[in-house]
Order: sequence, then structure tokens, then C-alpha cells
Amino acid sequence: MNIYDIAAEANTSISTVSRVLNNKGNVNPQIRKRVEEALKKYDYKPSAIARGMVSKTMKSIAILTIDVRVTHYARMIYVIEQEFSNQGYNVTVCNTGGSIGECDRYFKILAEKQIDGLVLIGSIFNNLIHYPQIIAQIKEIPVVLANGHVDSPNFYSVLVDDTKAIRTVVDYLLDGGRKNLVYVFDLENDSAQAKRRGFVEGLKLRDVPQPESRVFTAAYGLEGGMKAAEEIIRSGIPFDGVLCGEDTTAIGVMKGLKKQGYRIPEDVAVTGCNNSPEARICEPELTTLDNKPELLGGMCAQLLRDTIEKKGSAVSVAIQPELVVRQST
Amino acid sequence: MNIYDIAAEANTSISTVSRVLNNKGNVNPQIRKRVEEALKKYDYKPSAIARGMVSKTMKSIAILTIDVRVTHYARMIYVIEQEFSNQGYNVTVCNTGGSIGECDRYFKILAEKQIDGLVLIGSIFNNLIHYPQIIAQIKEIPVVLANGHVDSPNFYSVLVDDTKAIRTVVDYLLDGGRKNLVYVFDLENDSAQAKRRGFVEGLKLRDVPQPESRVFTAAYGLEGGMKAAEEIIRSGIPFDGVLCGEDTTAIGVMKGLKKQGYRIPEDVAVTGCNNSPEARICEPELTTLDNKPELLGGMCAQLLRDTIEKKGSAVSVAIQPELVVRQST
DNA sequence: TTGAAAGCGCTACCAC
DNA sequence: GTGGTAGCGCTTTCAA
Repeated sequence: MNIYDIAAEANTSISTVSRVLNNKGNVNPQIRKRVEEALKKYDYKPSAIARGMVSKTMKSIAILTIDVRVTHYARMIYVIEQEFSNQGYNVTVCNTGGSIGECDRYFKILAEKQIDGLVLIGSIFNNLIHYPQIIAQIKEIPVVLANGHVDSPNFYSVLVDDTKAIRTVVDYLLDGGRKNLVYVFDLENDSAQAKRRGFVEGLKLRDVPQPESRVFTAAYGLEGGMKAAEEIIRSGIPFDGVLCGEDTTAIGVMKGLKKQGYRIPEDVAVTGCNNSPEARICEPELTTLDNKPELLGGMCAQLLRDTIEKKGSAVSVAIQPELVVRQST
Repeated sequence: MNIYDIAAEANTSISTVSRVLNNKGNVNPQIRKRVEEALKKYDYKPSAIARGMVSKTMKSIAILTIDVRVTHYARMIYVIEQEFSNQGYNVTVCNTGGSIGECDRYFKILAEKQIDGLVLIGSIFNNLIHYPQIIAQIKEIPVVLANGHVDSPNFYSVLVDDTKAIRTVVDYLLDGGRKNLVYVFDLENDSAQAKRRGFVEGLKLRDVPQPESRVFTAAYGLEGGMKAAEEIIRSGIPFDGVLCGEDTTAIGVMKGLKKQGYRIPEDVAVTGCNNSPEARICEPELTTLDNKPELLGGMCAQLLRDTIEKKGSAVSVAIQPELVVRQST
């Protein structure tokens, strides 16, 4: 069932059927009615592919992310998908697992499909800057990085001020009377580095000597956090506050500390990052940073849409996370 | 940069270029080499849209789900996406919010894009059976339901035996010495109904009188669970075991009970469903049912692929959830 | 082994 | 207002 069949049924030309379909140009009401009846009679659906052939777009965008199962990413994906689907776009989701090879594979296929735009979620994609030939594959496509930056003409950014956010936590804990803070650094990406930097800078601003020596490296997650707690204790360093780069790790740290008889928050304050659902489920409930993934997702969507539709793009503002104080501090 | 440009550069015809591109038919090695050089020189990318025009497929499928942010769904989406992207397909994700109108909108646009297949995640989509005109929109497209069933020629199912699973929990608790079980029913979809049925059947099989009177209705989530705990206590019914349809609600129930001085598991056993990450984070850690979303997603992907590629489709087997015993029982 | 040509189903232009 | 027609960039068939 194509446009020719409809034209035949309605006893007119495909041009006129096209006009009716797209509400473009004037059509004699009688003919319009005949066409609409034919459309309904055959339950006609125009081929988006044929349309795309002419218009050079299938009205679809793609989101690349390390892993949809990470709630923090899923929250952004949700917002972006809703925003674009409201505009008639479809959203393709790609799990790259953080592998540059996977990224390359996806870029190739997405470029062939002439996707209208791309959102890359996670600062891991900053690494792309070292692979110009991979970037070259999508040089025609506007790309927005969520909390990342790549210096390339078609790449745009929405940033989260992770450094400042962690500085805020440092101040909050020191102002609350804690004396000896330590930091658990649990991921290697640029965002994690920025957080770590925030910790070090925050301590420096408060004249704490040798802040670097107060950073512990751990594996991400519950187990990683528990191990980190052990290590901190074992190090012999005095501590009454533990800042973590991720909620899950922070929860592990709390578990580990409690197991060793520390009371939270009486003996030690613990903070996380991401304001995940888990932060409300652990005991005590976790003080954490809300880095506003919905806002971030919304701004990425907005920026990408403006770029695709060639409106002057929005001014680039960094998102400021907010401290959510709960019982762990 | 299209196939004509390449043909011109390589001094041959587009037919030959096409043969080289698709590795079909024999090509003189010399010409092949010229073509390959031209391909590389111009960094040529075939247009998937033009290809789709001829082949009637863009090699893409779509997943409809209530909400990607639900971890349980995200886990299935991940597996399905990986499976299909390995086969060169792209995966479009659609958040319907459980609204039939949204579903209709997505179906229309996906049908126009001639998507190759559809996975519907969540038993909420069982409701589609009441909307034949919506189903009609995708009558050409193979559809797989994850834990759902719709009686229509192009619809296929992979089921989870929720009823049996909850019966297992009932037996486990009774065998463990618990005497008075109650059930917290927190969602309205078919899967939730099946679980509730499992509870009632389970008690009947053990000759417990009036099992229906032991079912409490609650709102989903932490707050819902806490309220449910209050209600159970207020009802005056004796109880030493609470089964819940969802982990998050179960965690709320535990919180509520603990607040009223009940010890878990000493005074009351609590169980959830889904084996979510949260079940390992709450205290005590939650005994729950692992309903194997990865397996379910994998089987859906397999079934859909077989159907799309018209291989004899796999036998329909129901997935059996497994009890994960932790400290809450 | 190669190339010419006919489509795929649409949109957009132009002539009437 | 309307309809004919030229593409869009491929794949596939058929003849050479």
C-alpha cells in the first residue's frame, strides 16, 4: 500500500495525496475528502524510509552510554527520550561499555543511518579526543556531551561542576566540627578526577596540610567501599569524615565501618554522590550530592535540539550539584 | 559522496561498486582494488536509508517499556540491546509510562519506520488485547512480550512463573517455622496479580483457612511499605512473616516494622521480589526472588531474532524465579 | 565479469 | 488547484 494506490483509489495524482498527507498547499475540499477516505480505507502509513530518502533525515537521535543499567544514566536517558519523542524523534540507545572500539562501531552504523544527533553520557567519552579518526566518522552530526568536553567543531557540552560540589561538602563537614576528612576515589574517569580535585582544593583552602595524603583509592561498589573502610582504619590516619565519589561506594564504606564498631554519624560522617535511591535505603540514610541528572539530561536535549534545528544554541552553563543532608553526617 | 562518485573515481559502474561493498558476486581483483581505494579515499559511507528503501528494513528494533529508570527493566533492555547490536541492529527505546495513548503514538511512528521487531517489557502491555485497532497498526511486525501475553498472530511471549515463585516462598517460610504469613499487594498489573494468587494458593495448599483475608493492599515503594506495616499491625492479625510483591515495598515494610520495635528476622520474616541492588543495601539484607531479568531479556531477544529471520522459533518455556535467602528471614 | 536500467515510495519543482 | 516528472542512493535483474 503506497502513495500510488491511494492516488488511484481517490482518482487523483500522488502530488495531491502528498499535499493532503503533509497539509501543504491548497487542495480542493472534495478531492481532499476522497483522499482522506482512501487513506482511512486502506489504513495507509507513509514510508518514513522513502521520506528519509528525500529529506535526508529519519528524525532519530542516539544516546551512547556506558551502561543503561546505571540508574544515574537511566535517569538522563529517560528525560532525553521524553523530550525528543515529544518532537517526533525516536531515540536509539547504545551501551558501549566504555570501550572505544564499541564506540567506533556504533558511530559507523549511526552515521550510515544518518542519525540527526548524538548524546554521549559520561565523562569517559572525553577520551575520544585522542581518536580523531573515530570522531571523523561523525563530523557531520551534532554531538552533545553530558558532563564531558571534546574540542571539536560539532561537539557541544553541558557540564556539572563536580569540583565545586565536593568543595562544598568539605566545607560543610569542617564547619560541622569534623576535623580529619579522608576521600575515597573509586573511579578513573574525568568526573571522578574532578571530584577528587575538589576534595584536595577544599582542604587546601582550609589550610589542611598534605591533603593528597588523605585520598584513598578503592574499587567502585559495595565491596570496594568495605575494603576502603578497612584500609582507612589500617592506615592509622585519624579520621572522622569520609567523602566518597559514588553513593554505592559510600554505602560500602558505612557497612565496613559499622562492622568495625564505628558509629555513624557519631564517630564518623560519611557522604556519597549522586543522590541515588540507595542513599535512602541504607542505614543511616546517606548524606549525598544531588547532581541533578534530570536537569542535565534536559539541558542536553535542549542544546541538541537547538543545534539540529539550527537555532542559536543555548548559553553553556555548568550545573551546580546540591547537598542533600541525611543521617550519615 | 555517493555510490556514483565512487564508481566515477574507480572508473567503473555503480553495480560493481555495490558488489564490492556487499561482497556479492565476482569482481576483477584490479577493479576491486581501485574501488576499495576510492572508498577509503573519500571515506565513503553507504546510505542505510537508501538501502532500506530497497530492502524494506533499516535493521532496527524497538523496546517499549513503562520507564527505563526502573532497574529491573533496564537490566532487560541492556541484554536485548547487546544481543541485537551484535547482529548489526539498532535498538530504539520508548518510555510509554504505561499509557495506552503513548503506546499508540509509538506504534504508529515505529510502523512508519518499518521497524523489524518489537519487545514490550512489562505485563501492563497485556492490556493491549482490549485495543484491536492499536494492535492493528503493527500487524506486520513481530512482537515479543516479556512476561506478558496477548492473543494475536504476530505476538509471542516469554513468561515468568510468578505464581509458582511466590508459592515457593510461602513453603519456605512455613517450613522454616513461621506460622502466620501476610501478603502486601502493591501493584495492579498482571504480574502482581499472579504473585498474589501464588500467596493465596500457597496457603490453601497448606490448609491455612481464609488466605484472602491475609492480603493487604499498599502503594508501591518505600512510603507505601511503611504504611503497609502500620496497617498490618493495626489490623490486630497475628503475623510473623510478610511477603511483598516488590523489593522496594518490602524494604519499606521492614523500616516500618523496625520503627515499631519488631526485630527482623527474629520477630518477623520479610521477603521481597526482584533481587534488586537495594535488597543488598537495606538492613537486614532482604530475602528476595531472583526473577532473572537478564535471562528473560536474552530469551526475548532470541525469540524475536528467530522470528524476524524466520527460523523456527524457540519453544516457549516459562522462567522459574529462584529464592535468594538473606538475613531478613 | 561487467554495466545499463528498473525500481523502492516519497517530496518538490514546474508547467498547466 | 492539479498532475507530471525528476530525483534521493541504493540493490537487483538482465543482457552483453
